[in-house]
Amino acid sequence: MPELPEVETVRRGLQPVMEGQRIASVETRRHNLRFPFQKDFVGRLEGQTIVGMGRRAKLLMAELSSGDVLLMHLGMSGSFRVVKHAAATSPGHFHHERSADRAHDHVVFHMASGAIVTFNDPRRFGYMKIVPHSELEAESFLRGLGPEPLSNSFDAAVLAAGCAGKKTSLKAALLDQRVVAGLGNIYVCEALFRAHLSPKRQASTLALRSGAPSDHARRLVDAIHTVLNLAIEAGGSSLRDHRQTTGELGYFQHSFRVYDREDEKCPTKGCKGTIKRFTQNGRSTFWCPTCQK
DNA sequence: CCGCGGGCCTGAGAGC
DNA sequence: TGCTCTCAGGCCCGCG
Repeated sequence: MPELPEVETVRRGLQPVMEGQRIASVETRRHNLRFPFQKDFVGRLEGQTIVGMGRRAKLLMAELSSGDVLLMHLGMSGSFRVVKHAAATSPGHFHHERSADRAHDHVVFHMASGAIVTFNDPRRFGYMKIVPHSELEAESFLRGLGPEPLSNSFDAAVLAAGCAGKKTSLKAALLDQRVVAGLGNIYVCEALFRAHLSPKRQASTLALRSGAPSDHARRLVDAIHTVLNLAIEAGGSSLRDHRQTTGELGYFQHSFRVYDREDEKCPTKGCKGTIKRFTQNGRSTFWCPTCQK
C-alpha cells in the first residue's frame, strides 16, 4: 500500500488523537509483525505521552516523553484506524468497540483521553520498533535514507548528484530509498510520466551537465513534487488496502495517468500513444513509450 | 555496482 | 461453489 503520500495521510490522521496525549495501555495481539516485538515493547509505551507524531520517508515516528521514539512501518498492507475518539471531544462520533476487533488488528493503542487507535496488517510486512532518540542516527531503518522529496534538501542538483554514475535504470534509481526517500512503484511511474522521461533511461543521464543540473532533473523534481502533493491532498491512493485513519478510502487512484492503466490511451495532449506495461526489477512499470523519452 | 530470483505473508481476482 | 494460479503499494538477502 503505502508510499509517502499514504504514510503522510496516516500521520495527519493520527496526529490529532495521539500527539500531546498519554498512552494509557497497549495491546499486542500476537508476538510479531514482520519481526518479533522487542522485549518490554508494551512497557516502554504505556504511561508515556506522545510529544510529536512525525514522518521520515515511509516511517511514522512517534516521539515519546521518555526520550524513546516509536518507529512504525506499514509494509504493504498496514493501516491505522481511529476506532474511537476521545469521549469529551466528539461525543457524537461513537464507534462501536467491535470495530477494534477486525481480523488482523494486531496492535491497539488505548489513549488516556479515551481514544482508541488500531494497527491492522494482513500481510504483516509492517513493523514497530522503539529506539532511544539518541540512537536514531545509528538506526538501520533510518540510516542511509536519501533526502525527503518535499523538503528543501531535495532539488534538481541533489537528484542529479544521486543519479550520477548509476548504471541502473532511472526507475530503479528513484525506487532506491538512498537516492530519494519515500517514493514507491506508483509514484515513480506517475512522476516519470509527468516528466516525460522513460523509466528505461540510464539514471546517470540525469547527472550534472558542466556543474548545473540538467533540464531533465528539474522536470523530474517538479513532477515528483506535484504528484506527491496532489496525492497527499487526495488522502493517498487506495488500490486495495490503503485507508485513511477514519476508514475512508484515499482517492488519488482516480487521478493516475499511467499506473494500472495498461492499454488506455495516453493522456498527454497531442500524444497518440497507448499506455504499456512491462516488468522492471521484478515490478510492473506503466508508461507511454511514445511521449516518455 | 547491478539484475535477478526467492522469501516474508494474506487476500483478491481471473480462469477453469 | 471451489480449486489453482497470479499478482499486489515494501524490502531484504544471496547469487552470479
